[in-house]
Amino acid sequence: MPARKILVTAALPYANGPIHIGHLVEYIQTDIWVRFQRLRGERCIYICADDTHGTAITIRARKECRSEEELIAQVKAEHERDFAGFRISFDNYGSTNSSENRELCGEIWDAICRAGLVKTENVDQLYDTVANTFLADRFVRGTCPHCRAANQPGDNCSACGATYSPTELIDPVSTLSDSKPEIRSAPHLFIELNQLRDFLVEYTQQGDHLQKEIANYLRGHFLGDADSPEGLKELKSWDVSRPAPYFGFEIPGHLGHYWYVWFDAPIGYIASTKQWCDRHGERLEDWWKSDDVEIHHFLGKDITYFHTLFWPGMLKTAGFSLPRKIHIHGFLTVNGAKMSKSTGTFVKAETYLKYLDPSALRYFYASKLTPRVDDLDLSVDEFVNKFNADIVGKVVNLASRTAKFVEQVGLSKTYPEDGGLFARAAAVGHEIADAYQECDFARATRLICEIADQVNPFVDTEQPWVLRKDPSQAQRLQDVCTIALNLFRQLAIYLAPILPDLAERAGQLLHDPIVSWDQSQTPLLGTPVAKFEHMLKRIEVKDFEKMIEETAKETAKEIATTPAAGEGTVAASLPQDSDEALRNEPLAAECTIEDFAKVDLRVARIVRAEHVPEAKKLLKLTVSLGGEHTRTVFAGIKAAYEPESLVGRLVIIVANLKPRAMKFGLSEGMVCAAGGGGTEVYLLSPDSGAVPGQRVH
RNA sequence: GGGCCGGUAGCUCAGUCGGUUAGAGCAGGGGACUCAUAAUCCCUUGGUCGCGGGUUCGAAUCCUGCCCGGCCUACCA
Repeated sequence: MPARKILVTAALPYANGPIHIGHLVEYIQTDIWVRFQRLRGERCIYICADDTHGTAITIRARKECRSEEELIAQVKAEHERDFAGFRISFDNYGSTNSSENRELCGEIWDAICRAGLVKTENVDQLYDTVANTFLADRFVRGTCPHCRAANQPGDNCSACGATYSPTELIDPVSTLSDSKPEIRSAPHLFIELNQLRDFLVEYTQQGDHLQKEIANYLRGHFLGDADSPEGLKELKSWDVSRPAPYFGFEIPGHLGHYWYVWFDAPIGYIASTKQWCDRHGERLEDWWKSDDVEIHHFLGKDITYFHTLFWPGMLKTAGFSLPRKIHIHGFLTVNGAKMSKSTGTFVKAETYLKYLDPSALRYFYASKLTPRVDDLDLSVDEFVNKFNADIVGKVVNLASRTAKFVEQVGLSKTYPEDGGLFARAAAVGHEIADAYQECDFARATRLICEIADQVNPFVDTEQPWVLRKDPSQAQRLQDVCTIALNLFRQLAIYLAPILPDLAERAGQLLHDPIVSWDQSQTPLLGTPVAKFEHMLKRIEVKDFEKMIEETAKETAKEIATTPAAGEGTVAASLPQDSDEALRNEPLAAECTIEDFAKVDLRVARIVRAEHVPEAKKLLKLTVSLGGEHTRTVFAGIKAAYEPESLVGRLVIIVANLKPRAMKFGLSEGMVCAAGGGGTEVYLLSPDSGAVPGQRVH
């Protein structure tokens, strides 16, 4: 059977910030799939690039007093370094700011124009006359036109939930220059997506180009359903141009107008392929306009919309091949919570590599990834434990405990009787391959571990360390080790897409490089065995903790200088905080600094905490303001805190609150906490360094 | 409010086109071994399969109602 031709892309990371462990879910997932295809003998190329255009890049470059080109060149170098550190095996890593991309954008644009999909409309937008730029929604703040809440973002109000256009804001202020922007009208170019409606319905709803939940989502939210009460929906036209100044490509024939970053970003997939083709003497048409090629996109759920509607529409119109499959994954959470800068879980790739082995993260992600769109949680204990137990303890241990017994003699010449061990594991290979093929890496790792779980007992039963002491058992010793090492090699092959480093070392140990999946089906015989050296080290919780600590420090420093998040094309950049809390409890009426000064907030230490037998919600706290100054405070936090966990910690109390006689005694203050009540109570604490008695200003 | 996914041992999950006493890994307990990276092996504790109702000879598995969690949406793209 001739090899399949497969072109794989991962979403383009935005050139506005470093790669972090959230990004890596995607690049690792994709890399595993790509390496699997290559191991199977398919022709598979892995294409990516930096996404470099848009306002956010300009703003950061200005802030750092350098050109956009200089900024994106530096970020690209960093991205490539980080990806290499995690063994991401791109065949080409390009940039959307390339001549190839400009040319392809032009080609696709022409086709879209010829198809009669483009129209022009005037759009009112806020313009910052100081910074000399139009303002994207997130660079404007002002008063909500509906509820009059102050300091709201440009597109929707966090207090009342209303949505509006930035031009409706009362007293808008540019966050770039703090000046008052003016409304300017400019023509924008729109693509009438609705003309492609029939095609998009067919593409997204027929066949298996999309995961089922994604197809449902598109039907429910954009395409509509003839059978549903709401009926069919009309697709909105897409605003694809931005007036100058804008960092991007100027649209031919429209002086002063640029393609919106999301127009040229996916075309970057093709442009990056073009670079690869030029380097390898291939024709781009053979990869992007050929029915022989399977195109697979991997991306995060946040950019579903662009890749499943606009992008197929663009490709279709311009006569390019459509993606065979769009694989969409969820986000990363750490210890059950969204990644956060303040708690140090927003770990950069670079920081991770200082403390931990990339193999561990590759394996952990693999063990959690399924074909579904679910989020993936990285819990420290599970992460450390899984890698150590499965990979170091079970798989690598097989080589570690047998290789040295055959260092002198090598592997047996014929494969010994092993009770069917090798043959059974070879048969499972088909199932493992299916799992990889379907992106069910969790299933693949489970199957692999099941094999490993059978081999260590075999070694224990055969006791090579006993055989070694009896010269007459030399042949049996060599046979036992030959079996164990062959099973080890088989596992290393099955794991090779996930753990390329391990596969490489396994190849070196047995003097037979791992290059093909088929090698797992035949035992290796008669080769010398190299001196065994550690292939992977166990990882330690304390290293993980150090990494978190460093991340927390880094981000504390950065916060002052970090520009706002960009129009990124990657998953999981900043945590997307819901505005639910604000909606549940809208902001209070404005107060003056004098009003605030009436409230005396103090740092206090809880010195005693006890249950009040008859109280349903209250705990009785004794807090110290330093010296002999203690207070008794009844706090409604019983459902959320155990008294023992409170003793010793610092809290913030309202120290001048009029004492209140309660059923159980006098309460001489109030402990500050956030949350909606019940079990949702979060006590406030000062940063370390604060001492009891200090006032909060 | 709507949509999607999920709720199975302390934890992470498998099992679900209905069929014998519900499984694995990790963690816990006991023992063994000493070749191995405090690794490995054996034995073992542990579950009313979210809750209620229905279909059936038989339901973790099908239907239905409810509860809980996550994500996405809320007339934006």
